[in-house]
Amino acid sequence: MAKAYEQIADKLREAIRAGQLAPGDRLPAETDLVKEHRRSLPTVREALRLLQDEGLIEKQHGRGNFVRRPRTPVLRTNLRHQWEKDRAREPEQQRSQTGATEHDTGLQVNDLVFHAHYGEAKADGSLAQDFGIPEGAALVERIYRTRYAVESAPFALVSSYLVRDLVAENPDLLDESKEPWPGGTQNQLLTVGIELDRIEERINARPPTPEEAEELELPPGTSVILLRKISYDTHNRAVEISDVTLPGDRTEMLFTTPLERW
Amino acid sequence: MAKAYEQIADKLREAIRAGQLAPGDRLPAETDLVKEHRRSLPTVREALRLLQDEGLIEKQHGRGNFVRRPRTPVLRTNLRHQWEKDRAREPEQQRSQTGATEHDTGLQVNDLVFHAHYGEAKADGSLAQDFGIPEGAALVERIYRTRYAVESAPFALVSSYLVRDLVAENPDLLDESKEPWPGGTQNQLLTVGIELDRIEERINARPPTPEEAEELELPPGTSVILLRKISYDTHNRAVEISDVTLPGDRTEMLFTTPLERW
DNA sequence: GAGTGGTCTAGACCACTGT
DNA sequence: CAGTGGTCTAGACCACTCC
Repeated sequence: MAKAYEQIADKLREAIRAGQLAPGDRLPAETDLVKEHRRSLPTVREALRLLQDEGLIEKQHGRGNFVRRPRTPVLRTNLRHQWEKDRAREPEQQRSQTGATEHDTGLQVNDLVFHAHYGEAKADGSLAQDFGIPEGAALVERIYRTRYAVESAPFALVSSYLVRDLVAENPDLLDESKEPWPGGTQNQLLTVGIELDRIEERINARPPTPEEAEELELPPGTSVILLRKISYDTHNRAVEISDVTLPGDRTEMLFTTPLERW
Repeated sequence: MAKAYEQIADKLREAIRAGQLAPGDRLPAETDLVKEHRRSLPTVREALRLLQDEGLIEKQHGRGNFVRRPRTPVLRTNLRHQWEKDRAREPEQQRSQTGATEHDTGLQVNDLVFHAHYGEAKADGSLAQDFGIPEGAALVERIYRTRYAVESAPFALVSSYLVRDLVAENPDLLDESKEPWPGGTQNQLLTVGIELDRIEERINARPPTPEEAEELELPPGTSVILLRKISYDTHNRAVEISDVTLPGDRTEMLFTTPLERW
């Protein structure tokens, strides 16, 4: 004997999967579902919550419950790293034309709004481990937000860390008024004589915290992808670490691994 | 004026973050929270649901609500692909010792239980596009489950597809009784003269469907990572596609991108 | 103002866990 | 059996959207 709210949810879910309720369609009003199933309102709402947690529907206060439309994804490729490295040595004129986000989204520089904030931080346990430095060592912390000009929510929340001692000889790297830096992080590192050898990226997924949901404008029923990017230089030192929080409902990541030939 | 259930959730969330409630601890009984906050039971339960959706707590019927313990992650590296390629040409004796999952988890072959099911499928729109073949073309579909011997839930749900015409000349590849195949997919492809050139992996994240939650034994408040792996051969043909569903709460993926030197 | 979803109550009864 | 969470009811009132 299945529970009442599951029966209601099953019926609606089936209608959505079968296409009887198409993306964007409004579901019957909650009070109508109450009549139709001869159940109480909280029971109907419990069923709708199930569907919301699965990302199938979206509630709009005062308007109704709607079948959710998939958002168009932003593709993030690991080819971007080589592309960024190649670009780092080009003349500034060239570098300022476009950045990695434009590379991913296919948008123009003018479509994007960029915001940066610089600060100081001390290495916590996990940063210290990944940098291979003692806990509490001084870091430069840079916080980035990039968004479409026409949308209010950013694509991603980015915290980037550099070891302060490594970059201290170029004071521009400690100055947020220099952002957006033409040529990106790899060009910044080049100014203090650092060449990158490889990039490691670690990926996790989980539901958003309330703060993340707020800032990325994530509806319930979505996930965030957590990406820690570690850049190693040619001496095998970790020289930069970025923690990136990406909305799972619009981000697609693509990694290409070349294999040696026989 | 914050909502009642948010106030209750905030207070508990704060206690968890501050460590006053440690992982594994039991929260006060729901009826006690009702008395403490002078609210009704559904309101208290609403607050607890918020925390559950954030993955912070776990409900155990008849026992209580508990602060969730993080599960130990399984690390999945893209180095596994080169490792598998190298292994594909080794003698069978060698190949049967260990597989890619053991490589990722650090476990022994005997710790793992392996299940495979073979069938036929027709290429849907997305598979046809990624294979570069017409929709409806015949594929071999292989469904895999791998789990720890001591746990009931598999690590991952895997559906692997091969173009039937490409592998028809080795009938063993159409026979599930030959699983687990020592040396894995790359060795299978070698038997029909295919060498891989590169692997592409596309990653998404979203909440689990009820079916996925059931099979992976995912509690509410977790995400799944969706991985589509496309193997290209040396003639730039897509020769194998795997769709992998991974539990977000225990899976960590690591990709290393080497960069060309200046 | 009519229609919709959002919050909340007070209480009943069921199902599971442990002693 | 006592203690706990799970399901459900019948109804009230609030807040938002759209006409």
